Amino acid sequence: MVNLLKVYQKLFQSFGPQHWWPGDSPFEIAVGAILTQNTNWGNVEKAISNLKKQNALSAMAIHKMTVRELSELIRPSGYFNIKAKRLKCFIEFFMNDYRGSIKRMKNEDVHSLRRKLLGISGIGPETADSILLYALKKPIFVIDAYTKRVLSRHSIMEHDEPYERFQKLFHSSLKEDVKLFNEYHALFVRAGKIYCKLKNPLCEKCPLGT
DNA sequence: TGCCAGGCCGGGT
DNA sequence: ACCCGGCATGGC
Repeated sequence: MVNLLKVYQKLFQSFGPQHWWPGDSPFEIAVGAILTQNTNWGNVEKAISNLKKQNALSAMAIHKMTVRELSELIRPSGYFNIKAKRLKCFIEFFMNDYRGSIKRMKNEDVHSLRRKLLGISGIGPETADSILLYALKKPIFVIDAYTKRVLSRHSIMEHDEPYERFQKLFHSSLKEDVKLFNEYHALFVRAGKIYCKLKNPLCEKCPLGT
């Protein structure tokens, strides 16, 4: 059985702090979490920049926009039609249940909130957990394609195991720590990008070794 | 130039 | 409960 804390320490020694999530406010982070689904972050930045230019990076502004208007602004992020709908669904929930207040949403019980987020069309486990960890500072570990890639390449877990099993791996062996979960996931992304380029991670460039 | 990027939904088995 | 096609832009 691998020691996941030691894996973290190796990654941190190799790459240092990653300063995640790039975003100025909890609301911006939540929007970014939806826009970045299966999409390069650079494209998401262009979309967010468009929203800012139109002074539209707020729950109320997006609430008042039509799906068509919103989709044009977020076009660079790809899948813009479907993401516009997803964003509107999230905003509607955010307005209805918390009157557009991050503080009120943050005040809700974490697991109850997670279930509610998963009930929104367009928000799956990774997006929900990204919002909980990075926007709301809740100790929830985020699993993504990079995390699965790194762990499976090292035979720590099979790639096709379900999301919840990957997540449980971390929750059951690490102390619930927002800072740790934040940095750890960001480091997986950093490492995972290198693995992709190399195809074979089992070389001296891999911080985790063979 | 084709491949890939910080997923998720809905319909079909 | 799983499987799969669809969704789309921009960078290399």
